[in-house]
Amino acid sequence: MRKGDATRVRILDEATRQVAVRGLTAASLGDVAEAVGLSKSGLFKHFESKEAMQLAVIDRVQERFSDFVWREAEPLAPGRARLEKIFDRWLDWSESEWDDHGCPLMALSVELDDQPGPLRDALQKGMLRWRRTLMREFQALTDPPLSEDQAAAAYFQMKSYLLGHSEARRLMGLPDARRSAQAAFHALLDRVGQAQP
Amino acid sequence: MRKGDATRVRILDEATRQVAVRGLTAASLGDVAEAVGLSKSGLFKHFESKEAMQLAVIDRVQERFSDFVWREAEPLAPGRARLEKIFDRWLDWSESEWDDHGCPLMALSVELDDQPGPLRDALQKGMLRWRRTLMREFQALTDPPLSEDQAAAAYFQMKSYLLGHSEARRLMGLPDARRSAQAAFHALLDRVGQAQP
DNA sequence: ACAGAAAGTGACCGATCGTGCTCTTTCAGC
DNA sequence: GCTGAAAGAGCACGATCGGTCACTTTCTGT
Repeated sequence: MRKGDATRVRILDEATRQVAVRGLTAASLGDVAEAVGLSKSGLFKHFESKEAMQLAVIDRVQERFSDFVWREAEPLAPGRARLEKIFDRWLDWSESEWDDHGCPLMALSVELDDQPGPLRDALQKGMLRWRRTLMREFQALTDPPLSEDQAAAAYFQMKSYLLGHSEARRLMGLPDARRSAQAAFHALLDRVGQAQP
Repeated sequence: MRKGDATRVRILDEATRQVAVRGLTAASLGDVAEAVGLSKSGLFKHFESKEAMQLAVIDRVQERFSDFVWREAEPLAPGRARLEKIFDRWLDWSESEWDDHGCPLMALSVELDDQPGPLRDALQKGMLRWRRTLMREFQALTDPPLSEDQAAAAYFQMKSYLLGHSEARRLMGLPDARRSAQAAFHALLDRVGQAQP
């Protein structure tokens, strides 16, 4: 039962990479199986259907995201330095963690935002959870803490800059996308910090 | 030769709507043909291949975007009011112009950003052109005009808020996404205006 | 070491895809 | 109104997809 788990993870990570490139639907079971050195039918011993695999991919990539971004920033004390660390790690994740194929979560977001169902629900749930975490992080930035609305507004801008970074770098091919995003985010932190001194 | 052109446009607009929902690759010729009341082979009298149709879709949707957003703001004098109009129309376009299926250009951006070729090039070209236009718009906001870098930074944030708006509204289901985007954009205009009084 | 479960293979099915073919209908220019 | 081209229909093709089944190989717990 242990070898199966290792194979399962290999499948999921390879599937995630293909999802980042071609999309969740276009990533075919045959291609994923071949890439991990498996037959297509061998794949079905780990997932009873394609949708089951897609669901597992969504869970797995969110878990990896959390490991990559949050676990790195967690030891820092709440505050500006921790938020900067999170933002930087998020940029790293988006730029280089998936063989320069971009953040799979953003690809999933756009692909699933129009298709109700368990896949969309799973992704939305994780994203809302992550949003709550970051809102609390923003609230810990000032004394007295930011209101719910202020924290939501700060998160909205932070997430926007990350989406903008991805678009500017990947589609538009702008070389200073990362700098633009960092500059915008630092200015946001300044604004938030000044609002309640 | 005139009836053919009308059919061609009907095909493209229907194809665009399906692209916004399912994606460029997943939008099948058969479904598009059926929705327009055509046979699949009848479609091939207008486009020699699927890729040719996809290319035409990309051109057409950018043309429609320009009509919807720019033509409406053009009569206004360059300045803050015009930029606000552009932003509002862009939000309208993203929210309701495609039967609540979101902005097709954003779907295209994420789907094509990892697939080099003529489709990506066509999209990128239009997007870069639109970026130049908006950068000039920002520069006309102050006296003396903003530098190239400042205008690029302002455009980056504007585009980011629009991406953020789409994500917040469509995937996350946040009801006040539009308000968040507008608030962030107005604050951006304030900042730009204050920088050089 | 052995038995049973887990992991993996290969052949195959039905559906759907893009596309080419032949044929018919419809339209536009003289 | 006639004629040729444009517009469209119907069919069939090869490829690819997700999925099933019977079978073999490999591993794991006792």
